[in-house]
Amino acid sequence: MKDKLPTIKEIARQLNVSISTVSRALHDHPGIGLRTKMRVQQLARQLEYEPNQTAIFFKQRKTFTIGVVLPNLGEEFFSQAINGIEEIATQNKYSVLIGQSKDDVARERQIVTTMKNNRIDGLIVSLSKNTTTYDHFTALKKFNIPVVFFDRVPTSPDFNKVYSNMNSGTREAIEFLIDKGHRRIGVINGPDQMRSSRERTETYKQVLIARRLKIDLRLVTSTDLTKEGTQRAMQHLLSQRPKPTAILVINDYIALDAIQYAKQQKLKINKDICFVSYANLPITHYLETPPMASVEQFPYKQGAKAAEVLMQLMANDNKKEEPGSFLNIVINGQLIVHSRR
Amino acid sequence: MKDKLPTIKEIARQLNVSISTVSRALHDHPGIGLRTKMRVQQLARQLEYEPNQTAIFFKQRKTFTIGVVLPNLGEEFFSQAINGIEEIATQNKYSVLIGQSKDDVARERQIVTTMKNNRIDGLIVSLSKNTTTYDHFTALKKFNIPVVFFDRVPTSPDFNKVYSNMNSGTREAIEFLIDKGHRRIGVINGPDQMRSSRERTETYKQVLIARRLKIDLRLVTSTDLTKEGTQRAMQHLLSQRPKPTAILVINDYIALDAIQYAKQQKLKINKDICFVSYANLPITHYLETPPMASVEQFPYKQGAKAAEVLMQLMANDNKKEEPGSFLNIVINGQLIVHSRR
DNA sequence: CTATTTCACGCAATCGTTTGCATAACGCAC
DNA sequence: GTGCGTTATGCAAACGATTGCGTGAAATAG
Repeated sequence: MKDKLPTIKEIARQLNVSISTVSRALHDHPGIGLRTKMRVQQLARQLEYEPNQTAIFFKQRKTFTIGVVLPNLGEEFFSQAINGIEEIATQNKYSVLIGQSKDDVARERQIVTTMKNNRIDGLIVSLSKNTTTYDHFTALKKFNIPVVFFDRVPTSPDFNKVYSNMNSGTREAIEFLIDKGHRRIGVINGPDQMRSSRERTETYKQVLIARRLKIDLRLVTSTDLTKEGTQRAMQHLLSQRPKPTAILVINDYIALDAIQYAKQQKLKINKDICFVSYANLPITHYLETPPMASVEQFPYKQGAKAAEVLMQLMANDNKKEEPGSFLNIVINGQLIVHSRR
Repeated sequence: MKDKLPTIKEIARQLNVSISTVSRALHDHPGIGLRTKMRVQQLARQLEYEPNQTAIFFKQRKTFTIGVVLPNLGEEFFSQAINGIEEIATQNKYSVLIGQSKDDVARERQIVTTMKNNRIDGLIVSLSKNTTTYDHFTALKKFNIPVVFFDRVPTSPDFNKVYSNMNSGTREAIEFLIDKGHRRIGVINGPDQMRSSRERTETYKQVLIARRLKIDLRLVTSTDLTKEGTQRAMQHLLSQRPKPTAILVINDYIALDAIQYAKQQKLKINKDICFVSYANLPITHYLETPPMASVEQFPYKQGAKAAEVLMQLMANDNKKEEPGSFLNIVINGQLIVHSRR
């Protein structure tokens, strides 16, 4: 019922040997006699001795802990990602410290500082929506704390990144629709500042050009991600003549709003109008009228991959990494078709 | 470009004062002259000195870190819970270390041990499905590391717990159905060992007795939570005569499977048969045929509350807590009606 | 001018563990 | 009995910060 965990010192006292002997005995050091080794190990078991990691961390300047900073655990994408991160970290005997930025830059900075002071060995980050400066991360690099970004990554090339390339998925999606006979394909993007929105538009144009279809930019619109914004976007698209027969939507949630609106307008889903979106949420299996297909972004895999990369970087900490060599890992999105009709 | 963070010692060296003076100056200790204090603080800022928490933790035997062990971050319920936990922890300047047991007891024990060795100040746990012994947790109590369980809590009364009481929600749900005119109400429980299953059955009986309705225990069945198990459960219920007109289902996901099955049997949802379930997933808003109502369990709130309780317990660590006094906090589930038809 | 208080700072121990180096005890050969 | 190589163990420093106690110098009182 004592409130102190047993220490190496306590074992030493009880056996009347020195601290260093105990330490070595527990590490199976060759220079320790068999008898002593046995006695130490037995008493250690008996006292349920466990080394005090905080002391070891402190001494070794290594905590076997990685930090993860992401916007919001409440979002399926991020909780799946951290699921993957935790899995890999555990396999490598690392612990995981988490922080949510809640898309607030000040909070993000605060978390990073705290984690730095806690001497994490490495950091995985998905940026807050509003982060535009990266000095709080470059500060870490100076102290050999490697950083890997995933999903929401900085634009600058001077960082390690893992992210999904939606281009191939977008390409697949549009070609899928064209192959189904669609000629007027609408797009609902997210806010303009999102890189993914610009890329989507770009790929859209490329594919249409490659397939020698007419590009009508009135069919490319955006939503602020609110339900109302999505309704306005749909209203805009459906007022075009001729109407689009298919719409590519930024993600499944927004697609559901869009589908709801279309239904209210008495359109038959997958007949009058088709939807393809991104994320591939598990719930789509339960929907009567799911998007026809969606582009899976593999959040678990992205998280796991980011963690693997970080493990590598941490292992290489001794070798001076050549400056200017940053990993850039792209996970291709993949079109998952839900409904062939 | 040096790879060592500045230390108090470095500041002392540069200013030619002692380490203790620097420490005190940084803490605004009264015994330090104004001049010295200013010089120290200025140099500290200039070097971007930040205290090495691992050293402080080690010395103070306090890490300002709490551990969270739960089955699976991939599940919405748990990711929302940890969202709440992280929020409260951050407010109190605590960091959060997470571990997923993946419903594996051995893994759970391993995580708890690691966290203990990392000298967490407190622990929040939602038990793995198969945990039946609690010695890995009682071990923590001996060392004054308080533990709070949430949602999946031990049966023993000797622990602090936060969990949702589904009884009132269940009562509301059944009364809601009775008020709608239903007289034959089925139940699909989870596996028998789940406490919630037994409680649900109990409340079911109580309400029916109170309302003077006949109890037919053939209408109470269970699923192993697989889709097939749920189909068997539905098959069983629908083969009863007279058929139930409403079914209470253990959670929304299972309800969706059940609804799918009912549709396949050409039953009209909310007409031939109604469903009420638990969890209140956001997706139900998008379903054409959602459960008629579901009992919200407030995972964010449960997590936040568990964290608050833990903070209190950690603050009380000095005062000997009277043995045998354990907190038992119940968060009442609440019926959310989706469809009034 | 001396005695006493106050001020400003330094010394050293401490937390638990690791690890290079020193050293005692022993055996063995000569 | 002396010398030397093993073998088994201990000593002490180090990691970074905190803190009780001691002390020199300056300031004040007498």
